[in-house]
Amino acid sequence: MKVGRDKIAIGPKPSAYHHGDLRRALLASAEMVLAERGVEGFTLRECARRAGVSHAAPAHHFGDVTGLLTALAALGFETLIAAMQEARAGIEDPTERLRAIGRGYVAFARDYPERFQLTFDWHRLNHEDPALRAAGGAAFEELETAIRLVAGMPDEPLEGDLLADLVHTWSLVHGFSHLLLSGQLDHTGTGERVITDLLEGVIARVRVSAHSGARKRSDKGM
Amino acid sequence: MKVGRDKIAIGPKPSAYHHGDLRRALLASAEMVLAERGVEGFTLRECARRAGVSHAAPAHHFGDVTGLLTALAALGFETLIAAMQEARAGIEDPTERLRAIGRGYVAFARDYPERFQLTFDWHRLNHEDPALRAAGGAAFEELETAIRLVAGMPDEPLEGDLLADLVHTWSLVHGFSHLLLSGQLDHTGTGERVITDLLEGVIARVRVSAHSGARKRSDKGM
DNA sequence: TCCTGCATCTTGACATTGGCAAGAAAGGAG
DNA sequence: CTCCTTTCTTGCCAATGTCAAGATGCAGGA
Repeated sequence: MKVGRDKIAIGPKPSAYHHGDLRRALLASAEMVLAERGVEGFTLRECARRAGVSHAAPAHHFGDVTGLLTALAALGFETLIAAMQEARAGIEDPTERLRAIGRGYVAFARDYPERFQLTFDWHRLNHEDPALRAAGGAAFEELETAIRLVAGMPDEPLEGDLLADLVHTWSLVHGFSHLLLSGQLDHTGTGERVITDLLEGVIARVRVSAHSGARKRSDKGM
Repeated sequence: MKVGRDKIAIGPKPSAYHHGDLRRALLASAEMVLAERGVEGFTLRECARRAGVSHAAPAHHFGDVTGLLTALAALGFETLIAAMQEARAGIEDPTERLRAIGRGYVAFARDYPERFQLTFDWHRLNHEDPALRAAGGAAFEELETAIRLVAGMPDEPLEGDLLADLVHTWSLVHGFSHLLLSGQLDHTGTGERVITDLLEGVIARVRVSAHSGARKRSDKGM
């Protein structure tokens, strides 16, 4: 009976001691477990099993299950960013760019529902973790840049109405993705292609905000 | 011997057999556990403990943990509906009504974050459960009615652009609530009061949809 | 009255989990 | 070679969800 680690021919390391790259191997198996069993079915011991190490090995690299999930969530943010960047690749027109980014966001939720859920979970994640915060900020900036381009002000930071438009956009694509995954949109018979149409409203609003004072018109009731 | 509801005064508990209203008692303790320990920290045995019964008692009423959580999620939908109805109570103007409902939605997420998470979870819930489907449909109808009133067509079913506006509204308030709870909106410095402002964009759009053909203008690209 | 059927609840067991403590293995520094 | 640190293993613990078997109280029929 073969006991060797035959994951992807990990390398010339028959001994499990000093694996060499156990952290990365654990993250890889953790992504598999997450995709297969979901966030609820995720267990540390299963990750260790797939990495070919003992059940207590992950503790040394990630502390506890929260540490491993937090590292996974940070990777999830990076996957989300990659999905948005891939969707907008080669598109010059700012409006088309924003539409593509929205589609990329929803596509990420559709293709990696478990990672989407984990990434935006507010339990079991260490929100003080620098890597997680950095990844979340980078995802935020991807959207912010797109809005700035639509508004025609690529350099200045967003304020006032344009900041509200950014929050509007993010809430829209995020809520749409979440409702889609939770099956609630079945009530409406709405498919995921609709996100492009929904973004039209926000795009029109960004144009209005940009043309009418932009940075100052924030005295409506905030 | 009286078998009445003595949940609060635990005192007269001579026999745990034939509790009389164990299902309701378990739901009550389950809500407490959910609120205190969150969705992850939720355990069947803790619910049974607080209800004063053995660890296997819940199985007979809810089957497994999924059954209990599904029943809880249905109650969560009803709480959400109650929050929206309470927020719009006494408001006649359709636009103000929609704003109030949006605030009620976000307030529900803020006040009952665990229930919000559970209700829209797509794991561990039996989405075929009739009670859950009915509760979700009722919450959906609360929003649909509000949109119909803003559009000025309280009787006809929503189609085309107005249906898209409904999905837009729901996605917006839901995504905003979710991002708020997950702490991602900290990047923007945006508080929860902003939801009223965000709804302005949708309201304007509903008016446009209602005035320009309403039920026919769905040939944009859907 | 007694007795039998039945729904309800308890008890006990089992496999699995996360976390901790102690020990073993590998590799480097002196 | 010896010692020390890092890395991983082994063994253990309490807790969990689920199942099987038993205990308990109620209702209905003789």
